[in-house]
Amino acid sequence: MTSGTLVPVFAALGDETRWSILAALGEGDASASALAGRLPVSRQAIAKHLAVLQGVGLVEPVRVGREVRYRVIGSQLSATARRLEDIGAEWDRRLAAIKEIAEGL
Amino acid sequence: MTSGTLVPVFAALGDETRWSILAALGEGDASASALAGRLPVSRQAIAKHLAVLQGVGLVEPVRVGREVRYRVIGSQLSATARRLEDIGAEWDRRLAAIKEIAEGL
DNA sequence: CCAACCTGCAACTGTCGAGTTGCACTGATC
DNA sequence: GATCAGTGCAACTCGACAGTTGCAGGTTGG
Repeated sequence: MTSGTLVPVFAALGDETRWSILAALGEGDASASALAGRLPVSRQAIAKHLAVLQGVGLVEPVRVGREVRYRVIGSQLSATARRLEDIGAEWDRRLAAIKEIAEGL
Repeated sequence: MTSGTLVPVFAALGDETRWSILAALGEGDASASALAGRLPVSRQAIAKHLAVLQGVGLVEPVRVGREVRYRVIGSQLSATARRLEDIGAEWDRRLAAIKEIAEGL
């Protein structure tokens, strides 16, 4: 899903800090404040990144008492990978066809 | 290849205009000037985008007489997709493990 | 040789996004 | 109920990047 919006996902993944956040979340759900303790950026910066990640469906908020923990959605990553693979395959196919035409077949 | 630099590839793919360029190149190799005729941006803007795409190995320059045509490298796209898929799978695996721990197994 | 075309470099503008600080609000704890 | 930790909102700075225009350098064709 999030089908019409592939590019924003890549834009979200095109930032080192967000990968750091994803990596940190990979070791277990965590709140923005908790992440701020581990990463060299402020809590608000992380909150913004989490909003972006949530916007493209890579992350999901979970309320636990008064804090909001975030969880990585691995399936979204896999889905994006699959779609990218499809595009790559389509490209190879089309380029092969063009090459044949160019060679006069 | 281009192994240590996954993030810049995503950053490059996080731009609509660059996808337009890639799509246009998908119909056959073309020069920056030729692309400028098809897309609603100036030739220099396209030249910069092509430089970015070349920098991350998604595109390859080919000199034809006095012009420089660019060609899409589909394999780079596929390779990126595969690495993303690996990461997604790794994530799913780790998250499953964490879930088991959290459930007291 | 001259003209036309394509490329490349440089300077400039404008916008978007990353990051910061400060403050107000809410919920849990004693 | 007062306090404290956590979140959320808003304004601000700053740097990177998309896009533009202008001009210089090369290469091909007449």
